[in-house]
Amino acid sequence: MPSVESSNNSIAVDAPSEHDTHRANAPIVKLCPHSTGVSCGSCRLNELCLPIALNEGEMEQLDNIVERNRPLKKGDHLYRQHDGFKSIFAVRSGSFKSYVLSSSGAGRVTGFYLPGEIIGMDGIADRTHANSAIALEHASICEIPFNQLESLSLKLPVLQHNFFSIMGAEITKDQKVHTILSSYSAEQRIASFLLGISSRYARVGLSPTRFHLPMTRGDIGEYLGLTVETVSRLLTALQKRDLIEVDNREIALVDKDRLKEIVGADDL
Amino acid sequence: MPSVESSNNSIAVDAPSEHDTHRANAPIVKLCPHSTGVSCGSCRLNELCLPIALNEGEMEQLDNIVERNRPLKKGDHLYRQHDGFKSIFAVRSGSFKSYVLSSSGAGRVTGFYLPGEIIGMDGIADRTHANSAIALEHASICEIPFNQLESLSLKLPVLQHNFFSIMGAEITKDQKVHTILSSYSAEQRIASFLLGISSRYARVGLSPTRFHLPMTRGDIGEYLGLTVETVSRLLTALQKRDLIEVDNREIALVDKDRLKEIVGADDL
DNA sequence: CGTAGTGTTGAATTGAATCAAGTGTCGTGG
DNA sequence: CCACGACACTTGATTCAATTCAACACTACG
Repeated sequence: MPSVESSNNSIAVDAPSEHDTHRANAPIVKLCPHSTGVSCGSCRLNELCLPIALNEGEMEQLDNIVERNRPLKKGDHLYRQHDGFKSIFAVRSGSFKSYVLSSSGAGRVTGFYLPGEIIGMDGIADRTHANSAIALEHASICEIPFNQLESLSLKLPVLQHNFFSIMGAEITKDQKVHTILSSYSAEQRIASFLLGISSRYARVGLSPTRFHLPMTRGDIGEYLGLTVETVSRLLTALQKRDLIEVDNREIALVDKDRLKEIVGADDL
Repeated sequence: MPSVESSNNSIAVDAPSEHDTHRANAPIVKLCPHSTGVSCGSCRLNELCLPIALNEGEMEQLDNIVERNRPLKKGDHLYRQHDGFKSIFAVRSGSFKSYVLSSSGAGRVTGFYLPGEIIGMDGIADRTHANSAIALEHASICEIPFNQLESLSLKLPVLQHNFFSIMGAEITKDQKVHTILSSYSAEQRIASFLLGISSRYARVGLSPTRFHLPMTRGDIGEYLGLTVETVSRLLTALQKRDLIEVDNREIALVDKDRLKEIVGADDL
């Protein structure tokens, strides 16, 4: 059984029980990021996830409905387009992409999901997933059955508030992407994408200037509405101008300020 | 009373004494769609809006927090980018567009909102509106203060459920737009746009085959990531092929099936 | 009834796609 | 542990869809 080695950007490589090892009952043994035995209270992402600002008792109630499933391998599906919707998922480690397959062959990537982010909200409205979601690398998730989340949200105002905020953030993010796709040049899209990934890694405590891209150039292209060739060319071009360094999927943002200039200002 | 006409962000600016100026007293008289005296119970859109499946008592509680403001004129702002977020709004009549102004001049349209639809969710996440919203024509709205909606949602499970669904639908819709912008040709975008407007009008009981576009070609272009010229050309081209009829902003969908073929299948 | 905004149409230009031909990298099984 | 095959990525030449530039027509409303 693989430990962690295959997962490059491994995030919580250890996660020594953040604040106090609390949780009387919970016999937390393994703290491997892919472990299934972690509780929300001991998860180092709990300040970025659904449990923000929950007190101990509330967090325990949330814990009770969260299912910590076996890790997924690269290429495993979390759910598929048209599947019945049952749960949303918090990414604990690894990463995912969501995509739709257009009847006319080629699929299009609709999103990437990194640790601390919530995936699966595309099924809430009509109880059927509008996308498929697939692991880009070895990954682990927390499954939160939606019906139970709704019930618990009625009892815990903070939880309801958090989930409204999380959905609101998804809406705001999607609208920003709309702007990017409808008005940015290929170069602006790539610069914006890199900056976005950077700040999402920063959010979970990873380096905002050196990171590993879990997705292929093709995935990036589909997401940004560009071809693989264009993505490749532009990464090379940005490197030649000393804005970034590219070593396969290892990226270093050398000159963030100039990247932001390319994007043109008020980007994330 | 005078002040408002200069357009600008009127609405909430005055808002007669917060909640219950109406209610209890409210002698619902006019049923004109622009009237402010309508209650959710008597609104012809209530089966498409927040109150779906609420019983009478519940609907009355919702009614109590809804503020029915004076109508807006074409060009009036409902809210502006960076405004503090206070409420979401249900469009009762007329239509709106939301947009952002890129620092580099040109704004980009992020959405259109027709009767029965909810606008303003872009402010939920960080309590600041990410977009501006402006009336495209004479319009009236129901303002729903978000804090009160949250409180009431804790008491009314159906209301909480409805609002989760509405936000989920917004997410799903935005992701579909993502696919359109990242992979459709200009022609496919226009066809998809027309079909989308068509079914949104159908939803509120209007003709899905003959309708009036409340937005300019420029708005459509910004929304779809195309130029005015391209929008104009393609509408003309679709007309020449007898797929649609165009008379300025009056549109007739003559051959919906072939329009769907253009889009390529599984579109809305 | 004039003018500013909206819409149309044509010709020239161009950014990104497509087509094509590679090289590089990784995981698997022999 | 190496070799093989499948993907992933890069780079160049060419094409094309949509933009840009430009000029003009419509219409609507103060």
